[in-house]
Amino acid sequence: MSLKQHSVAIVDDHLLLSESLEKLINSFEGFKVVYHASNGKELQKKIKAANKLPEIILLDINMPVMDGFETMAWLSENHPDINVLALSMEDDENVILKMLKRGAKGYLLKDIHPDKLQYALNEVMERGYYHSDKVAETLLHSIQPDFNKEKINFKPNELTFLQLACSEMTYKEIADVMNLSPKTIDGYRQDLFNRLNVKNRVGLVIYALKNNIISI
Amino acid sequence: MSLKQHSVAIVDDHLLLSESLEKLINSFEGFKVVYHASNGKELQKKIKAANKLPEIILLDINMPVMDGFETMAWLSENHPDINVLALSMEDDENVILKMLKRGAKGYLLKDIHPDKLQYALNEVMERGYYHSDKVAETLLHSIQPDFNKEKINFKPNELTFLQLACSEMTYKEIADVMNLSPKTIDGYRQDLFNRLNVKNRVGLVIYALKNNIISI
DNA sequence: AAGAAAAACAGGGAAAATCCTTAATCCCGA
DNA sequence: TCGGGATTAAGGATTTTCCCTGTTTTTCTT
Repeated sequence: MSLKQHSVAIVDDHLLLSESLEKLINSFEGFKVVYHASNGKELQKKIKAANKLPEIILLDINMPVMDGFETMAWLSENHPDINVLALSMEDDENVILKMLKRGAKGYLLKDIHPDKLQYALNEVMERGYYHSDKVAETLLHSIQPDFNKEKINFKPNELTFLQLACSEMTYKEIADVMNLSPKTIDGYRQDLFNRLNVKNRVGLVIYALKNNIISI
Repeated sequence: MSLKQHSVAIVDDHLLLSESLEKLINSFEGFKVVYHASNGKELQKKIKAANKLPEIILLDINMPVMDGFETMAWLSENHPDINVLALSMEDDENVILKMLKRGAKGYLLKDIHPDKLQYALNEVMERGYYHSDKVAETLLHSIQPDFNKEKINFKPNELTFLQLACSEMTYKEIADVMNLSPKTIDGYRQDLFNRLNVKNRVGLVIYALKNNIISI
């Protein structure tokens, strides 16, 4: 019987890892490495030269010339259907998020057990993504505000104003809604600009978002 | 031998479920239901009355008086150390995200297998969170832009302008940075207001965030 | 190279936002 | 009841934003 072979490309500048990964993956049932590249630029060339796209790309992050972030962004823009698994030495949450935001379907640490790699490859083909525990945790952190950090204490009216200022209402409209004089609203505004150290309303919006006072 | 018993509170307005959940949880090794509430308000009262906080709360979402979202927000604000597992009939991604953003440590569907519940309780005590596959997927979706959806096509300059407009710069400053006349910038601005159907700069920022043109 | 289309620029004016200073008004505790 | 802090608000000046319309310049097409 002949199983469908999923094509895999490896993008990594470490030849040793790259070669051994190929052997390993070829030993997995259902997967076949079709080509390598040592950085993003080279991958672009190979993709353009080949007439078939790989189904999966294992993408290293730290590479010369064109690194994993750039490469990931390019792939999302031009070949969003390829399932990319990011491959890295470090488990830095920001790095993980950066890759996922650019469209990576999963994130693998280079020191994982071979079985985990096989599992990840299968998962990404079946479900479209692979989540290690570390990735799951990172994602949760990324959306959960830090409830223990002390927040600036807003007076109720001030808070209401801040929230309304993050809409497309004019200050006059806000004053109407809050049943206050436009001049009072102007007072809140000045106060907040000073306290939050922002220059204009855009600054307010950004602040409110960063501090989970509003969410979109 | 006496294992440490983790205290669990159940907040649900369906008596039948609530009661049977208690029996189930008490049958798990290491967990003990300490009290019930049929909505958030009642929970608040019980928490204030009791001298000990539960370690875990199973929190229903659809409840009268004070629903799960409000309750979750209150808990995060006042008792951030309690591990809350949200409990719901529906697996709507927005609902899941809403609860997680408010600080829930996990999300359970009401029709899960009892073993899963036990697993979730253990996970939340050991790791601080519990991730079902659905939750993991939801989280990934929440940070990954949809690369397949067609985006409004921005001209390079227009895109640059949009990004800069999301900072605290004035239009004049943006014009300087982009080496264009303020009047040209004003043209971009008008154009975008019309095309994106927004009323002011706050609208631009919100749009840019929603469409992953900028991220904070 | 002429015409069409796109991009850059401009004038003028109304509305809104921004900035600064000062002042009633209310509420609470000594 | 007095004083002080917080809240609300005023006047007034300046800048920025917003909107409509039209012109020049550049770029592309054929």
